[in-house]
Amino acid sequence: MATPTRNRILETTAELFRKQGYNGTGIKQIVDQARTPFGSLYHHFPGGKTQLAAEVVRTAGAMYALLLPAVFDPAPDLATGAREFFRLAGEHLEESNWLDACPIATVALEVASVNEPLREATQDVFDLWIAAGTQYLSERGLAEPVARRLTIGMICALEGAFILARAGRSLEPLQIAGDLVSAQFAAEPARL
Amino acid sequence: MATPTRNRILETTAELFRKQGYNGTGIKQIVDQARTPFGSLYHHFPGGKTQLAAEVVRTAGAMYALLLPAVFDPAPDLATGAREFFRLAGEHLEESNWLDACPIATVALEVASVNEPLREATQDVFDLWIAAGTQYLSERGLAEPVARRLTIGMICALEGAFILARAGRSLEPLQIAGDLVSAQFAAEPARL
DNA sequence: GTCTATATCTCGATAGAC
DNA sequence: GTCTATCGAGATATAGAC
Repeated sequence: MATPTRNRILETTAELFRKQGYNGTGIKQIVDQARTPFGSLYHHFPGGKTQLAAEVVRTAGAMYALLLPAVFDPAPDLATGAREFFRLAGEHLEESNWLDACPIATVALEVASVNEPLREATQDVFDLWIAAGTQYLSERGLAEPVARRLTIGMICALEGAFILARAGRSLEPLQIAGDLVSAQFAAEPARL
Repeated sequence: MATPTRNRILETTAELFRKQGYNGTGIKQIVDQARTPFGSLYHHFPGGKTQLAAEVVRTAGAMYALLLPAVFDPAPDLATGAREFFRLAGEHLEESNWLDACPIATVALEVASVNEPLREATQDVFDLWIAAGTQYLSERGLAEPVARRLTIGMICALEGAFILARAGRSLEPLQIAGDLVSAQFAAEPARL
């Protein structure tokens, strides 16, 4: 069930995960920032921190899957859409004081080798993004294997650029990665 | 000073950071795995966990900076070197049971917005890698601005591919990212 | 320099009143 | 469903014997 309290816990946790990851975020900090009594968290998430984290990863992942079509739709061609995607990501990152990058990357690296249920949640999100991107680019005229390659390449370049940008407080990695991906799109002939 | 005990602590901590990051690694776990008494850690690192982490980040970063020339030197051309770089990274990652990817990426994301001294340490490492890669590629015949662009693009693609590969237990992201970067190298004409 | 014991704090989680 | 009090275990860090 989606009560207001439950949603507030999910949103607050997602925000804290983007900023400081899974291990860096305590249950106490979550309930404090969500202005929620302690017991409510365990009422809504009986599985504790692991269940809460898995739900946060999946819901945040589903939200962010909508960004690709939202940015690419108005673009005249895919190369322009790709460049715009990285530009907007950088703009948002800088405005958030180098805080708001990928909702699941930090968690994904933290848990990949030590928490199997959470690792699967992050894998499912990446698979969702790849499937959604592949379908979208296919519908815009790319052959399906090419669409898949470009989607994965774009996600890799974006995730890596986020790391360097946050560490160095600089937009340069996002600009360069955006150019690199955009060039790949420009080099692929549309099927239509 | 570089005593054996001190080095063992540094190496063990680096290993644990690659596997589970900064917040996921406890002091107790470090001294247990390094077979070192508890007090020795605070004798060699009076600044505690933060000082130890900063030293681990910088020394591991300096070690990994040597990998690029080691892989690119035997390659007949830069595009081949880039492809080989990603191939070897993937081979090592899979052999380590999806554990051994980037020595500082997890830490970099964890601390970027919450621990300024450590954030600066990760920034310094990325800057070192960029400077070393730019110089190497310049010496192999690329114009310096091009060398810098390609170095940053390669690091971004590699870091992002590591995230997807570890989360999905798959080499596909590394293969695709390697192809993408290699194509960029092939597209740049050497200056010599 | 090495090692043990321990202080202090915060963690995730539970119990139970309301 | 909401909220408080508290548990036991773990964390980082310190004190001091050797």
